[in-house]
Amino acid sequence: MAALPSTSRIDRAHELRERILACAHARVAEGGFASLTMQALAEDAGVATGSLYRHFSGKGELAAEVFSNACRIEVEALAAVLRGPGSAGQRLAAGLEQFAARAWHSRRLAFALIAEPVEPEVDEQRLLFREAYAELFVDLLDEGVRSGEFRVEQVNLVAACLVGAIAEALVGPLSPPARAARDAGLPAADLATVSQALITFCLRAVGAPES
Amino acid sequence: MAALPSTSRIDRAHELRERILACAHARVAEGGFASLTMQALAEDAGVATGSLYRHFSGKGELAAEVFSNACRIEVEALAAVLRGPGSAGQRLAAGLEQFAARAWHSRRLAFALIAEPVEPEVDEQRLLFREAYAELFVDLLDEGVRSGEFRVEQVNLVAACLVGAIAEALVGPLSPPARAARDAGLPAADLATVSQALITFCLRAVGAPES
DNA sequence: ACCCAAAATGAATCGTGATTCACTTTAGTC
DNA sequence: GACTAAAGTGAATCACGATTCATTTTGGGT
Repeated sequence: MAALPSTSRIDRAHELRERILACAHARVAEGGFASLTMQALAEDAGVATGSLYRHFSGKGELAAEVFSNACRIEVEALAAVLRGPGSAGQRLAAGLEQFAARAWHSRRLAFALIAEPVEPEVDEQRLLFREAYAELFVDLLDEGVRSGEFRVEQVNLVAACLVGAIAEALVGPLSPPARAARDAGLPAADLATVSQALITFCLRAVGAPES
Repeated sequence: MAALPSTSRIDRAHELRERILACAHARVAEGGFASLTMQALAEDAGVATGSLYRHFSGKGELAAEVFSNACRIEVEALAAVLRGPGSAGQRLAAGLEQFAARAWHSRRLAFALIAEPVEPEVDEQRLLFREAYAELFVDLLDEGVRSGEFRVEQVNLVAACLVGAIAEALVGPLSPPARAARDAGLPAADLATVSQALITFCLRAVGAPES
């Protein structure tokens, strides 16, 4: 009897590929893309460095895939809220709140996705995903403008500003966590405070009527 | 007769050091820090690679000096406007306008200073200067709040948001110039448009009364 | 003119990490 | 049980740029 036809050659190849990706993701979430070396990754996954190249054409492809998988999840999460029910203003606030919460929860990963220096191949992905984020904001802004909630002229530019403000506030060098890390032991704002301030900032910036 | 006592050994050493820094600055303004290799720089300056090490302890020190020289100029220019005459709102608008104009004028350099991946030693400098920028905004925001012009709770955080928004709008991957570069041949906003939109965005974000 | 210390030189070396490839092991197939 | 193609291995190699240092050149002082 064929004991385990479940795991054919091809199945197991796919399985291993997934495991490698999972290890890579864990590594990035832990120490950023800087810590993602082929040597270390091979060790994590329990394979030889050469084996990695049987599943990925090179480090660039591997890193890009890790990046885009992680990002897709974030973009979809944000899209779900921004395209959900409620007024444009409510949705913007809800989206920001969720985004902030997720980024806060795993700052290292957020930093890796948003700001960490990476190889060109990954940077290209980053561009795509920043655009995906901006796209979401553009759609929301358009809606808000049509409904009279927002007053924005240059939708694209304002979307870029929003992304920039959010990124800097949450993971940039000026963000509360980063400051706290440096000035060791000062009153670092907590998530709720940052989240609220960010929402106020963004709502005002798009010309939404004061609550 | 001592023909040229003007250039003593020490004078010329200093002169060469300056020349190297000038070459390095030019190189960064042209192709970013990525193009600043010791080999290329030595060639530019017309000296041997080894000679560079007579004037700088290593690449880190050299790059950090290039960086902070360039940044100091920018911070001082901004400070002059933000601390100048006028209401807080007027000064913020004027500062943004000047900042945008300067960044627009030499985008490659602006990108290098604000966002380009660099060696740790330079990144440290960047941190200092981003803080210097934020500091300027913090002071202005404080003033504006005292005078009743602005309504801001978390001054530090809002300052970070401003820096982030400005950076992304002007030199980030979502900035109009960056977009134009990719979508090759689409209607890229011009400086005046971007500048105006940025000013509106920021003034609203800090709760300044509408013009 | 000669001397010597400082300055300059640039080929050789080092460090880091990705990538290769000749060889070994594994697991379906007959 | 043999056969073979795929999968795995990991030491050797490559790429890239910073850094070193033994040697040469320079120029001010005597």
